[in-house]
Amino acid sequence: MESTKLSNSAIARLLREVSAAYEIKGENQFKVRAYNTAANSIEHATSELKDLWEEGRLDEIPGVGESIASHLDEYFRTGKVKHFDDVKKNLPPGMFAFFGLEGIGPKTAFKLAKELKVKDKEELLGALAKGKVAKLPGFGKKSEDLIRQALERRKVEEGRILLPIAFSVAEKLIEEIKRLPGVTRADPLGSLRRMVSTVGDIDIGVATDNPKEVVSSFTKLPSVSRVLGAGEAKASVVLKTGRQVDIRVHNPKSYGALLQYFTGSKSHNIHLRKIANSKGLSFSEYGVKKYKGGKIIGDYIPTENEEALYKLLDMQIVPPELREDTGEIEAAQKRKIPYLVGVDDIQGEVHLHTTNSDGEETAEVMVKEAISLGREYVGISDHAPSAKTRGMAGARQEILKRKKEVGDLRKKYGSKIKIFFGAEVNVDSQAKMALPDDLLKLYEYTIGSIHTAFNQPKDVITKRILAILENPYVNALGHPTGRLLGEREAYEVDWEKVFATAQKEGKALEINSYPSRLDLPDGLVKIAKDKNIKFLISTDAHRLAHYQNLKFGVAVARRGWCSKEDIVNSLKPEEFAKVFKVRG
DNA sequence: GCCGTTTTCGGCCCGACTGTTTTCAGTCG
Repeated sequence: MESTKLSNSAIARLLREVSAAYEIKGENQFKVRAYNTAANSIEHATSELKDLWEEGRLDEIPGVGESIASHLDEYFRTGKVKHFDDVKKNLPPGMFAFFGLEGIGPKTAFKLAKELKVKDKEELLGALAKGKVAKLPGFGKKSEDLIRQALERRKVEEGRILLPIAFSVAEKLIEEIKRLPGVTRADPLGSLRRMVSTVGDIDIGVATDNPKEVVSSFTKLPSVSRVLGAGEAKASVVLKTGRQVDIRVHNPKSYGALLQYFTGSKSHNIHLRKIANSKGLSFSEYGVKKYKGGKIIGDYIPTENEEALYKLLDMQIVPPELREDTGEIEAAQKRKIPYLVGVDDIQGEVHLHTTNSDGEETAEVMVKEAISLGREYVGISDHAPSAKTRGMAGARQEILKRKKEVGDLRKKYGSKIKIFFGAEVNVDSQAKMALPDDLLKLYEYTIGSIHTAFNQPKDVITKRILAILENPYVNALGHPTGRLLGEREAYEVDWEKVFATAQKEGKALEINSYPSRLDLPDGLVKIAKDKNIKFLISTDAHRLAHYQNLKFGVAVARRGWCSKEDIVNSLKPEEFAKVFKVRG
């Protein structure tokens, strides 16, 4: 069975299909919902479901109970689930080809597949072209267009947007929105505000007493190319860059409710609403009302900001990055939300490249930029020269040359910034470090990384990572999962072993801030943090602009519940050198 | 089908928008 069928998103999809099948068959709506809840929960889980299954921990996923767990067990053992096949048996198979596209839910997918007898997207496009869809009862010209668009959009725009891209699009647009007359606040919403590594949609919340005027002037902004829809409460537009953006508009008195609601996550909100109900309150995106005997009564209780809203529930405000219903609500009730690390806590960084390897700037330019950014220390960590291509003597010579260069920079800039001399060192496919120990120890520190042979089996990759962590001259593990968002899956690793070894050896794990990496991912950060492992937040900068990515690495740490105590480079230079075991 | 500070039964978040209707169904977030 290929591994793609076993990914969390593939399993989530499977459960959604079962949910859809149940819905068509008129099954109990709560059962329909239960399958959807389980699917959402699995999609957002921080561990691979297959790993949890191997460890007998499927029931730790909220929404997965005895029944679904036993179905999943069958799926992992045999590659299919007889009960699921039975449920889907009498339904037109074509419906699952369209189901889940934007605007096409279970009922629509079923009607299209059954009435038009189409089996795949191509046949549906054909039926659309012949005007067959518009003639179906309950369908018209508009729905025909929507379905065609949904089919075509999926073709061009597969997948999600990298966080830093969504962030910059939203940042610029929010500036424009804030300048519109009548706007008192504007904020990112959804996965963007929670700083999830990839973002589905760019949503922005806007506070104003004049929703109509604001929506109207928003749709006329110069950066807007097309208006998809606009009402009193929201508007959807396509920007000239091709990005879709939705805004949600609301009055300032209950803006906190809107902000909270659309920041999500969905599971965080559902949990919060249950607590609200138990306290005689009812939440919606429009505000908070009293709730008694199943009835909502009275006027909205003012919630201008989120603090007010969480206070009504007798809990601490939860930072957006933690709102995933993974324990933050219970922590907030006990006033135990940690003080999360911030960008300003980062004192220096030691994963940087220069023209000595694949960077675009000289070490001097990189150092000067770090000074102007207020960093207290930097470490130059070019890819180590290869002993294979240069020979031992050649590699040694190159290392010493670079070392002297750093020494010269110290003389020049040492009063303004502390400079460390390091390297990023590969481990080869045979789990051997690219340089022997007597060359590694010429560096003051090294970061060990995997840069080749990503497709090896789990036990081999794990062995290579352990070789990195167990080497006395390696100080940190670089971009631990090797994932490239939207390009390459993470390699398979036995994290239990890796974390145990990192802990035993006192080695830091990198949180790489590079937009397509964001690696270690937040879910694994949280697990490692609970084992008292320290992290090194790096930009892995190859050019000056990359220094700006630091905030995204910090966001990953925040989503992993890290305080500044968990981040080794939040320490002052001397303390950092001690804890990171920099060799003098 | 899931779940538990109303715990093994009896509940399960809530409202807008769209397109099609003429009072609502489906979908989305």
